[in-house]
Amino acid sequence: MVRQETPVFRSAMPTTRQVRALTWRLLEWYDEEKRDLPWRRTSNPYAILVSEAMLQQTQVAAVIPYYEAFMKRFPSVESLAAARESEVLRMWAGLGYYNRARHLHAAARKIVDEYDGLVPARFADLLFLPGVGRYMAGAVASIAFSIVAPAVDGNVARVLCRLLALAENPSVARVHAGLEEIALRLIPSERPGDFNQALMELGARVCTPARPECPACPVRTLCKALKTGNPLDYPATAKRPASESVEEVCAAIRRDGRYLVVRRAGDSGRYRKMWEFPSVELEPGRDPQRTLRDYVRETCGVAIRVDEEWAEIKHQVTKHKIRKRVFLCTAQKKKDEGGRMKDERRGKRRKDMQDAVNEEETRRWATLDEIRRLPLGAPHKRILDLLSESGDFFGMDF
DNA sequence: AAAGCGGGGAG
DNA sequence: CTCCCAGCTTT
Repeated sequence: MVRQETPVFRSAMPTTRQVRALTWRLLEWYDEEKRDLPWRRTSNPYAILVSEAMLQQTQVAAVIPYYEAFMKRFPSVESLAAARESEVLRMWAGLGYYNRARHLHAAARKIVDEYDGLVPARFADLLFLPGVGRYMAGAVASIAFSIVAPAVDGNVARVLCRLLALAENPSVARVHAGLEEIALRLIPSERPGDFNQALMELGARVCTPARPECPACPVRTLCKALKTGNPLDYPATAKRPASESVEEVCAAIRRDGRYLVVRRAGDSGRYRKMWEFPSVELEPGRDPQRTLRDYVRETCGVAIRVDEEWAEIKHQVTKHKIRKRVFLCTAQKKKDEGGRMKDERRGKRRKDMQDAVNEEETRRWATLDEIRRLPLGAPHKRILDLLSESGDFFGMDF
């Protein structure tokens, strides 16, 4: 925690007396009001690491069921380290930002290899784990190991900027560093983890971005932003670049009651090593059906007939506005259809026995139930749900 | 429908 | 520093 002091907020630094009042009131409020969350019932550092990885960019309500299932499946660092990446992705599927899962998996392996299976207890060591930055290192150090370290996430940054009436943008590196310094000064040595969580809880439940409930705030009398009369002016926010429209076409290809799903490459880009219905970006002016047919033939070696445009999925991620048109397709039967059927049956028996993904596998004819158990990104999960809803109807064709 | 939020890593 | 990852809530 040794850092050069940045002069950014020196004038904003609260006095010792203010600090004491703040920590005391905040902790008292937290003891009274804190939510009963699964990861607050444990002191297991691994469980806290998992919860913090999931909570990045994701809200508590969405995390809870994933956390429970993940901890049941991987109850220890060793069990996570021993797992296949595809299994880890599968447990994460639907939570989004899948790099977090890959990093957490890599972190578990590093903890087993280099730290004897024990989550390192020092801020600097935590920082060396994949997927662990200053925020997560501070959160785990303070919550799991009672170390006085700042954990400045979006909630905490907003709370501090309002308390001290700092009209700065916390995403600017120097501003963020200044906020960490202030946070460090506020943390009481007795309960660092609870204090950090109290700041986050306040940001999540009272000092919210658009409609803060100032009258219910335990530290309102110390809040400089409230004194100005315009708490919403703090912190300053940056303008976001306009979002970009992306057109995609996607093929739901049926054959003998199964659908073709493909696994994306593992080297770069989004949704690495995850499964999807064959999908490709549609360049402006190109014919969707032809694009799809060519794409599937070239990448999967499967000849298809495009039957009908069937659904439209709208998916917004960060600055991309994706419109995905889903086409129902039929695989053209090959001449050796009989032999193929037999192969398919053999494949089915094998997969029913064990559901694991072969690391080499890049495509599969799978039933909807099988697909449900593969790691799928959010848009393809929605397509799967739509196909399942229509299952009875399409069943007529098989 | 649009805007807002937002950690960590790579380069 | 800037850009990328690939998703939810709030308004």
